[in-house]
Amino acid sequence: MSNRRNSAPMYLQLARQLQDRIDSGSLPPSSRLPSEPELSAEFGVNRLTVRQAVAELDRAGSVEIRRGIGTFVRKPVVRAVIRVDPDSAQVRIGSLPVPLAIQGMRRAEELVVESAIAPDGLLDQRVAGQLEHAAADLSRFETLVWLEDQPWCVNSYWLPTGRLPAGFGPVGEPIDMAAAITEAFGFELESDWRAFSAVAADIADAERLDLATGSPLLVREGVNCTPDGETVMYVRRRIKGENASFVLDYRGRFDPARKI
Amino acid sequence: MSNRRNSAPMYLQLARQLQDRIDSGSLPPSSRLPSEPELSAEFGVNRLTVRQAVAELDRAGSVEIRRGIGTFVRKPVVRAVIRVDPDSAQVRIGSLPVPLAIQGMRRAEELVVESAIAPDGLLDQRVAGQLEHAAADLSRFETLVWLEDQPWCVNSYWLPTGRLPAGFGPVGEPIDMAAAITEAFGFELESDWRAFSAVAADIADAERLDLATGSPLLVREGVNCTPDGETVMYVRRRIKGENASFVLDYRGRFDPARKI
DNA sequence: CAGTGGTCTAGACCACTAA
DNA sequence: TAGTGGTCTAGACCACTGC
Repeated sequence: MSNRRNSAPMYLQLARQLQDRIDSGSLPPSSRLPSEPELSAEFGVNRLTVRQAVAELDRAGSVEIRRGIGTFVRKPVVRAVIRVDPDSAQVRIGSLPVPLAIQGMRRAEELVVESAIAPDGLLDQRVAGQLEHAAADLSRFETLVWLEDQPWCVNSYWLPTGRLPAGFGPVGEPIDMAAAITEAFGFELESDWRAFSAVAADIADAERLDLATGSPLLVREGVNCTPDGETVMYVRRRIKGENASFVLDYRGRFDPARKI
Repeated sequence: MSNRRNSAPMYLQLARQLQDRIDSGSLPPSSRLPSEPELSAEFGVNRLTVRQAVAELDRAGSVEIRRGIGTFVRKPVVRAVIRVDPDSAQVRIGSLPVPLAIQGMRRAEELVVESAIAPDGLLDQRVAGQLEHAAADLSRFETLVWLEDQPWCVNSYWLPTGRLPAGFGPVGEPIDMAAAITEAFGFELESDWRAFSAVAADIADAERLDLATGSPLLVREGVNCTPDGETVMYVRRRIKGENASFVLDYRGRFDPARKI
């Protein structure tokens, strides 16, 4: 270990050294890293410095820390692939048995965890602008989608309260949001636009998804409209980042089995 | 501050309390948080515990830490919006003056930072499978795109060495990759498929993009092919997560000015 | 220069897991 | 129970910033 003084901090040097061992295969997937006291002795640094290094690898997704057991090299992630028809964007992630069944996923469930009839947050105000409604006329529903007994994504839906039946989206109960919305309107909503971005999990989302604060989330947000073109719904999904890919398949040749 | 014993750790309680102050406007955007020693005194905890709390807010993107100055509440992020034509996916981010100029961005530059004629990494092997080439026949180019004097995204391109002119993509020099590739092939490549996902920045990417390890990156990867349908290029872009959105605009009504 | 955040140490106690 | 990682303290020195 280089001796400080005008060089990178020790915890970073240590992190890079461990990452090298992983990349070179000297620490293969699923293998256990030396324990913190062992690394501390091996490199002659304090245990807290070791922890800082390991935390880097953890945040980079290189290792998985299991309390009381040890720290292990992560196996390559298997992603669920969600196809999007480039023309109509007809795909549902909330209530998604179809596209996910293809990937061998089962037992999807969407659960309403929160609802607000007249939401008044900062985000609510901006959504109201998008939908050309007063925020007071909107309802917001927060749902949590479980897949294979793991929390999978958090969704926020904004809809005009007046167009929903009383008691829509009871908190604490499972729901098929896509079906419930179609039923409420009497027809299927269409895509106006969709946007993809990546954000860091805030403290609240991290807790719901059982992730560390700051973990990467894939955000898919967008507006839906009626066949007449009236914009009536804003959706914002936050999906565990490394667990999902959205695929635009222009030639019908994308092969998930060969996916990287 | 709750007294430990069967409750959330103190640093998390502190983090949530500070986040509440931010959400409620009691700590408005651009305002400075109390210094670490001040918070340490106010809450009666060690400075390291304060640091752990502030690190949570940092990872969540709520605050920005400026060394030697203080910690400040972040202003809402302004994202560059990149439109994607749902039919052809004709958009270029590497050499992108057009779509980004719309958003008031200027001075984009793509710089080759690394190239390998016969790459032999794990990722290279898997790309080779996608392109139906032996890895030994491929070249990989790593580029860094600068926007407004900030590193913006890291790109990896895999191309068959045999179809490139000698000296293609000299390291350390700026390049217009899209134009250079079109010139090398003699025609424009088409999109086979595109996938969007979010990952945590690894140590290397984080360094190039001047980010913390684990920061969310938006990944856009995909295969390009010749007009005949021969798959010839694999591209993997990693873009600073919160600085970009990809938009699929199905009705031509997306208004970036009203973007959330 | 004083004040800020960044790194590091030594030592302590805790909660969790496996045997 | 022994070993793992998680939290916390007290104190030190450093690098960076603005005045």
